[in-house]
Amino acid sequence: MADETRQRLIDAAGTVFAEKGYEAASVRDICNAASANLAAVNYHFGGKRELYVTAVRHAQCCRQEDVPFPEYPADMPPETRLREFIGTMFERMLSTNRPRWHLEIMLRELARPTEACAAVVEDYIRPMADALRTILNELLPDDLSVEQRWMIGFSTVGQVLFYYVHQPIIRLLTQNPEGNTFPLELLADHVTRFTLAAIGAGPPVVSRKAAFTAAKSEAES
Amino acid sequence: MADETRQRLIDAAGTVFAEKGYEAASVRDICNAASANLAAVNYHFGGKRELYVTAVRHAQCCRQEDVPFPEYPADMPPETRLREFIGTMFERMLSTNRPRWHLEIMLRELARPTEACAAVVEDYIRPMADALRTILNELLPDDLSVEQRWMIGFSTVGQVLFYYVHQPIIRLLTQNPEGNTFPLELLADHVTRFTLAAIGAGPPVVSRKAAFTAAKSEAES
DNA sequence: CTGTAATTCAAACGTTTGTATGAAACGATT
DNA sequence: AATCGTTTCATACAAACGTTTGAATTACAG
Repeated sequence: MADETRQRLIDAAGTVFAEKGYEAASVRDICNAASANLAAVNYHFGGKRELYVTAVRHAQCCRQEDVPFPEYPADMPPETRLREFIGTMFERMLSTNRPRWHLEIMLRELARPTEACAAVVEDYIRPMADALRTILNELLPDDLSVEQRWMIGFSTVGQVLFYYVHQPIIRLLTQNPEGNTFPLELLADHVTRFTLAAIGAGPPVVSRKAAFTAAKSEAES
Repeated sequence: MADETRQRLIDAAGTVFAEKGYEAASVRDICNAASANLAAVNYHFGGKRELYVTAVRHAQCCRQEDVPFPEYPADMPPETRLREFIGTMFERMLSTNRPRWHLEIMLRELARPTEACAAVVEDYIRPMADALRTILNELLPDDLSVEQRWMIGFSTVGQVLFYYVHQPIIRLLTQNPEGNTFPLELLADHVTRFTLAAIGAGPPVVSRKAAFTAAKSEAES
């Protein structure tokens, strides 16, 4: 029963922290949600702050099995792998079959860092960044500065993150007050093609207008 | 003296709210920062919540003069206009000559909406979105669904926002614990070229590797 | 100067916060 | 059944919170 309460507290804390943020979440709310006594937090964790860090660490550990991404067949072309990477990222962020608070609490930590941020980056984000970089490296020329590689990676995940972090903007802008604004697969396809085209590893996301012609493109190389 | 206190309160509130968030910011902190009496908040605004909304509205009004973006010469090609748009966006976000809390408090609102969010989107974000769409429409073919137009716009601003919202990640990932990780102009150039290439209005950000050839691109069109 | 309204101030209000305490309940070992 | 360590519980506590109050001060019109 002891460890069960501990776990119930972590889950409840994760939910409440993810929803309201650290300050707005009260120990009483959490204990109520966990059907635990008020004193349980201090008994099991020592205090509110420690409970928060534990919850973040727990979310990070649970999500750590997400990365490295499932192994793809060796002969899978990097373009397809990029599509899988982006699709998986979208799926993990926007799908509803996993506890939503795992990602939520981590993203809160990443946007407004506390002491738990560095651990999240090192143990969860960096492996993902490495996976993405591996894929991109197969698509990018060798004579490329590390800065450019970083920026291309950031441009890729920046697109994906936007749809999660700024869903409120999207809802209001597109006048779709509720519901999934865009289907998951559509988003993944778009971002993949957008990125591939940007690095010259695929056709543009739209058929060309007049301005830029293939001739100009040829002249560059 | 009356209105001066009011203004000092708004400024102080903006700073504190932007830094700590609504819940963590205390009325006492704000009044202290504004050199005002504790009761001043309730006297001038009626309460903490109303002060917050007032601060957001103030930030939004101050920033509203940012949009519409400065008029460009009519003969300026859309590619250059896009570069200006992105550059201006970066400048406004990462430059330090304006009070930082104006944007900070609005972005907080956009990521975690309260009652003031809709107003920010309608009065500040939507004009920007319109400006961007106008530019993009000149670069995009006419037979394009509204969804695709939205997604292309989101892919563009998503890249820009990433560098602001997720600066902590960037710092930790690139091991640049302090300072501007990337020069402003470099970022603007990158995002512009990335976007233009993605929609087929410019060359790829890197010289092509082997995989995707111009011949394949020709076959598409 | 006088009187009136607007503003500031110190103090206190009632809640809610995170945390601490000691007794009660439980589980396992002897 | 008795004991001991662990966990739960109701309760209490001091601190901080947003808000209120009424007197003191200022600003300004007559």
